[in-house]
Amino acid sequence: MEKNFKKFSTSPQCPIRNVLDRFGDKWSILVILVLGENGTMRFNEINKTIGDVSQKMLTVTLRTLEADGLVARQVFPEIPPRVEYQLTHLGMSLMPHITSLASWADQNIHQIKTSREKFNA
Amino acid sequence: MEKNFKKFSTSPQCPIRNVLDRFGDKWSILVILVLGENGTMRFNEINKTIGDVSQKMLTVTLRTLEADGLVARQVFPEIPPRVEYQLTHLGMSLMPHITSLASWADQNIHQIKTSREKFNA
DNA sequence: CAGTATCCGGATGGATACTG
DNA sequence: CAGTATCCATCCGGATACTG
Repeated sequence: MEKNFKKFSTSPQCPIRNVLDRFGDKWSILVILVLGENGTMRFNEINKTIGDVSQKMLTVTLRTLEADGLVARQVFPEIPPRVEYQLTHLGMSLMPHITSLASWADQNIHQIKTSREKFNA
Repeated sequence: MEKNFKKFSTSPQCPIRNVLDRFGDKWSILVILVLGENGTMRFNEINKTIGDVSQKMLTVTLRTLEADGLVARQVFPEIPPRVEYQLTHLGMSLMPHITSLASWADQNIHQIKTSREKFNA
C-alpha cells in the first residue's frame, strides 16, 4: 500500500489542520450536511432537523461557519424575526466531500460496530 | 442548488453521526492521514510525525481506531518493545475521503482565512 | 520503546432564564 | 422567532512520573 496519495504536511500550523480542526466540534459537519441537503433554512428549522442541538450551540456553530465563509446568514427585518441560512458557494464546494464521508459511514457502520463489540469483549 | 445529494438521516442515533462523531476528536483524522501516507509505522514514529500529540492521547486515539477496526496493531515480543501500526482494509477504504477533505482544505484555506479576518473586523 | 497511572486546568457544551 | 446571557458539569487532553 502507501504513497498513492498526495502528501500533506501534518505540522501543527499547517493549513489542513487549521481547517480540519473546525470539524472537530460537535455540530459543524452536521449543520453543513443539513443545509446542503435542504437548501435555505430558518434557524428553528435547522434546530428541529438536527433535533438534539441546543440553541446556544447552534448559534455558535452557525456564526463560526459564517465567519469561515461557508454559510450565508440573511436577516429579514420583520416581526417576528426571520433569519435564513444557506451554504455559500464555498460551503457547497465542501458538500461532496462531506457526503462522501457520510456515505462511507453509512456503508461501514455495521462493520465498525461489530469490530467495537469484538474489541470490548 | 439542493437535493443533488443522497439524503441522510440526521437523527441523534443515526449511523452517520455515530461514525462522524469519532472524527470529532482532536487526533483521529490526522492519525489516519499519517498512517495512510506512510504505511506501517511505529508508535514513536507517528508521535514524531504529528509532533504535538501527547503520548497519552496518541495511545487513546490508536486504541479507539483499533477498536473501530480502522487500524491494526502488531506487537513484537522484543526488548526493547516494538509495536507497529498500519491501516486495515477498512481504514484504507476511508483514506480517499480523508485526502479529498484535506485537498479541499489545502485549496481553500486562504479564502477561509480571509473570510475570518473580514468577519472579525 | 511503548506504553500506564495520576493529576489537573481549560474548553466544550447543556440547561435555564431572559429579550427585541 | 431568533437569539443573548449566565451558570455550571463534564470531559478532553496536557504534564508529569513511573514501568515492563
